[in-house]
Amino acid sequence: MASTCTKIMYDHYSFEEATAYQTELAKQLKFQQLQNIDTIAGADISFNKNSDTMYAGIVILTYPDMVLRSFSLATYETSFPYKPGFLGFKEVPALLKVWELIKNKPDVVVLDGNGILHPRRMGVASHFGILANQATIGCAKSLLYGENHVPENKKLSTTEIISHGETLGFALRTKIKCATVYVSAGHLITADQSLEIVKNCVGNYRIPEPTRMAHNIVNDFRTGKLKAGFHEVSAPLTLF
DNA sequence: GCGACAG
DNA sequence: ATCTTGTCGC
Repeated sequence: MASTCTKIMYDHYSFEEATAYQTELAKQLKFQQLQNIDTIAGADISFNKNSDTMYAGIVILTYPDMVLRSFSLATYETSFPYKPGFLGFKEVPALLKVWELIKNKPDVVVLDGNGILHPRRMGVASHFGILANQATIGCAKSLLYGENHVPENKKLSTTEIISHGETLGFALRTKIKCATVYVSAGHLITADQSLEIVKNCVGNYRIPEPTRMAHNIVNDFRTGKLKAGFHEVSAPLTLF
């Protein structure tokens, strides 16, 4: 059958309702070892200033080779505002729409934002993971929550991000002399495995390949260089 | 009350 | 996130 997913509408949720919803979703989180990872995806959103049109994209790469194999693009309308702690309400609906276009789902998805490294353990990666019933990892570019610790200035060095004595994620130095990224489990994966996987996705840039490529394609999509739909990448394209 | 605050 | 030129460092 086609989509069985009722189009979720968060636009009219108050932050109070959104908070209660996150707390409920968090009860469904599950952390387990993920086996046989052959494909990994990167998901991201782009939009024009003062516009409700979201440009969503998901790229699928081979793992751990990081070869782009396919990507899907779709737009989605939402008026939900950005507010720290509630990113999922703005981005997840759009991401679920592009997700449905993918024929062969990837083994794990890396999202641009946090997983359980969040005040209610419900960052955008965990939120998407629960609704899509998909293994996810959060990889944020700045810290939202937790005690920050700075890893030494060596590639792939890490520190734990702790909150009330509990390790919720890691700061990861993906590139020397560059700001760290923050990795945390989203859903259906463990914290340690999330870190290991993201480390394996680091190329010559600060942002790990999955989300870096996703960011590039959604921007090309927004600026009209790419069209909506599911795209297979035939030739070992080296673009991006 | 004050400061912090993913994208 | 987006808007933007030059500029400092490796």
